[in-house]
Amino acid sequence: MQVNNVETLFQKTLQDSDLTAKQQAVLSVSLNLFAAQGFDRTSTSEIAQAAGVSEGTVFKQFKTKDGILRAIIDPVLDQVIPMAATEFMTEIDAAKITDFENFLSYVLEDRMTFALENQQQIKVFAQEIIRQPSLIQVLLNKVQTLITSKVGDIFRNFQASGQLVDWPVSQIARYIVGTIVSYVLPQILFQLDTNFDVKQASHDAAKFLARGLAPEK
Amino acid sequence: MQVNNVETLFQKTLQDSDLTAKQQAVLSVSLNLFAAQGFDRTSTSEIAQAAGVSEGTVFKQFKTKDGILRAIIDPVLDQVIPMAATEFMTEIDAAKITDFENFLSYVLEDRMTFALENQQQIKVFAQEIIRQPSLIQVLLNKVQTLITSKVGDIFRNFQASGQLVDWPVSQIARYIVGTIVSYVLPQILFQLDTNFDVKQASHDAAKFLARGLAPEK
Amino acid sequence: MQVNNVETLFQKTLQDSDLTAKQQAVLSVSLNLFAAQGFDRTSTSEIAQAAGVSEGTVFKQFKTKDGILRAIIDPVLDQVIPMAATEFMTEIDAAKITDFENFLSYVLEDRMTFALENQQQIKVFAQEIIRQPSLIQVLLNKVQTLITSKVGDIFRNFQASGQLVDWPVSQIARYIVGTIVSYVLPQILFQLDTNFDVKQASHDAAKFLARGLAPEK
Amino acid sequence: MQVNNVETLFQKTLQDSDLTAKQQAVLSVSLNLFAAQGFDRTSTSEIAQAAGVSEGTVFKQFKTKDGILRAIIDPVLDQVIPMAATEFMTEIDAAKITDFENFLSYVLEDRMTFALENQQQIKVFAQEIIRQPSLIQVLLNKVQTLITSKVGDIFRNFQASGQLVDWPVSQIARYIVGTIVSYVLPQILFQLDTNFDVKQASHDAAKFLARGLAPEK
DNA sequence: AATGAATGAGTCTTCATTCAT
DNA sequence: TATGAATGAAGACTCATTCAT
Repeated sequence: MQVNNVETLFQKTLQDSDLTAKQQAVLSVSLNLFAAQGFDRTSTSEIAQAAGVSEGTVFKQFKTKDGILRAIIDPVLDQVIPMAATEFMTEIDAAKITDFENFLSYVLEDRMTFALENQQQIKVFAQEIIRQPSLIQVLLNKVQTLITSKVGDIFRNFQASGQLVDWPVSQIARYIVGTIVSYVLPQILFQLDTNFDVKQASHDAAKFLARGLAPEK
Repeated sequence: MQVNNVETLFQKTLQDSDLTAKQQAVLSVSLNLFAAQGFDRTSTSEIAQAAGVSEGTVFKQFKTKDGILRAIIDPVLDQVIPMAATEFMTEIDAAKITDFENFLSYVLEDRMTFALENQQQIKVFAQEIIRQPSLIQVLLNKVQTLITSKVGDIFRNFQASGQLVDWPVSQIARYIVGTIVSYVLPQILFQLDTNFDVKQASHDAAKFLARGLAPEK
Repeated sequence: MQVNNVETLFQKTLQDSDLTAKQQAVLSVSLNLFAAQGFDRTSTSEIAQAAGVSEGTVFKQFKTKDGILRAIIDPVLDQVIPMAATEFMTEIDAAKITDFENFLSYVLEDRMTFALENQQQIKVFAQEIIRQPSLIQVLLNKVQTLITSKVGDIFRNFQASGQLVDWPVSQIARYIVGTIVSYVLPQILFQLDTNFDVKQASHDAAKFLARGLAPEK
Repeated sequence: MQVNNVETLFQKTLQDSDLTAKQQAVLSVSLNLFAAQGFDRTSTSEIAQAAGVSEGTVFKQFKTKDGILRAIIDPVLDQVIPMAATEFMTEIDAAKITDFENFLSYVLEDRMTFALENQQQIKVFAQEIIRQPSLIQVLLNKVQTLITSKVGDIFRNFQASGQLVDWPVSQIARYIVGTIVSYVLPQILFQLDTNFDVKQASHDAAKFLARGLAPEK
């Protein structure tokens, strides 16, 4: 079972861009600082110093401090998410998993890994959402059309095969996402377990969800 | 079934304090501004203006901008949370609910209501946690001793009566909390449904949880 | 030989005034704080707190912060100095000291004691002079007319009796004052010797001055 | 007889530093303003305006208002004083003055000139000492080791040649310094004589001191 | 492209002063 | 007379941004 490695995706974004080494340093350092201490608590001079460049250089490429933030978030929105989503859906299709609990286990592990490997970007993203809730709409819009029909189909398949309760898609998705979040969020915010067992966790959670979402007798 | 009304608790905190009307206005306005646009994005002059007082007045009582934040958060930590927890536990005891799904339904409605009624404070609290994750430890320490044993007892009772699966307390709690969050967080961050049906939601969620947490056959 | 005790003079000033106990506390505390940390570095709220009165009370009597300063300095200018000068001159007259070195010894001890006993007021005064050099003119004008003729007479007597060199009064006075200052200033600024022997010092200094100011052979 | 010209030393400090023209203007203007109206009475916006720079520029280099003060005082402590002391001692050695009164005359003129040419810095320094008396200890520690032995040797030579009374070095030094101060301090605080005759003054003072410090018959 | 000195609007904070009680 | 809450002008300092080199 192959799992998305999105750690590479940020670096891939860096490499794909025609940014100089210094500009990449600026972006990379900004990601870490924004994640660690928040956008507002990070000054551009701090970024310059940490990146080992002059203050002018920080603005040469990204124009404004907000430009840096967008340079971090936009790829997530524009490329990472859709790409991941497509990849993800394709993989699911390819896997042709017919057992619902196995399906869940696969999905949970994949998404937990994704989240844990992109902690920094997610943290920055989360902070930004608090400030600008409309972001989540943008995100949803991008993923929704892509996923909805697909997910709907998948759910309907499992419902047809008598493995999934006949609730609205949104409700079922809510419980699944909520369960993922309940594992991942604490890990991201505070490093509780440094060696968090994704496999075990996704297995446990899949079992719980499969039963909670089983059709009523 | 009586539900905690904690909207009153912030105002009660205000009234209990010997703050003047203007100081209360400062605190009240700060709560809203911090929740709406974040601590760092709210200037003290903005607070002063919104509260209809001079900028000096803001600092007369609270000394620093951080002092205002503490004046909002500390009561939550020191009084509201423990008090709510105690009340909550007492009510559960009094209710003597023997059916697990009914128990869940009760708990979910109570906590969802609590969260929704204190959106502002929770939002400020959440933002502060991102900045200072140690806060959650403080919170947990305060609630833990109070709840742990009690919750453990309750879970063990349901396990003894064959209504609850034999998983670790922390895991069971994780799924319950995760489910609550999956309903409440979107509501708090973005006002999706202005008329969110707590009763329906807690009923649905209770059914889902009760089945997911039922003992294995 | 009786020496001026001007420590009492400040308190006498306090008592002579029809200030309430609280107002006296304000003045007294201000003197100490101004001397210790400077006028500009002392806030009126600090004074209020140290005096154990409300902030309003500080202004009730003295109107402004500068008013407090004047209430400390003016008496020195208006009463203490002239009074001391008069007393001093009278004493000198009464003492009828014919030996120049004895005269110097007497004068030095008297003035050193005066200075040491009024360290606080002198320190405040000194600080204020830096800020407002015209003050020294005011002081000089007040003392000059009073002293000049008298001192001139005395010096001329000692010159006539062949004990004092025939230099201008201002020059002779300069050396005497300079010598006093060389002993007293270090004591006031930094408490070098906590037990400074005024008697010994004035005796030594008198010997030095008497010889330095002896007529040329 | 060549006399230290220390007016140049502040400017030399400026030139030695790699400060931009604007930063030098800030320092130069600050020196004058601090001297004229005191550190606490000088606002950073006032400095910026007088230096013809923005307020940000003032802080870019010196970080804090206190940083400006240190940039003015530290060179005096770290370089000017020791350098001057060394130069001074070397000159004295080179001069090989055997007559005590001539020696005093030389020393007095040199030091008076030094003081008068650095009025501003001395005034700032003096104000700072009132606020932070420990500064004088720092100063003394720096000069002491350098001078003590040397001065002690010189005094002992004059004592051996029967031109200097057998008093403790500290006492002799006190009278000399006191006499210098009696001439210089009034000049610095209030510009009494704009055309003050250093040569005449040092000559007069040397005569006075030489006699006052002559050995007892 | 990179630098870093310079900018100035904006931020938090202090403080002398006032005034209703 | 005394209080202390309230004021608002002014202060030190920060920081995103610009521009000449």
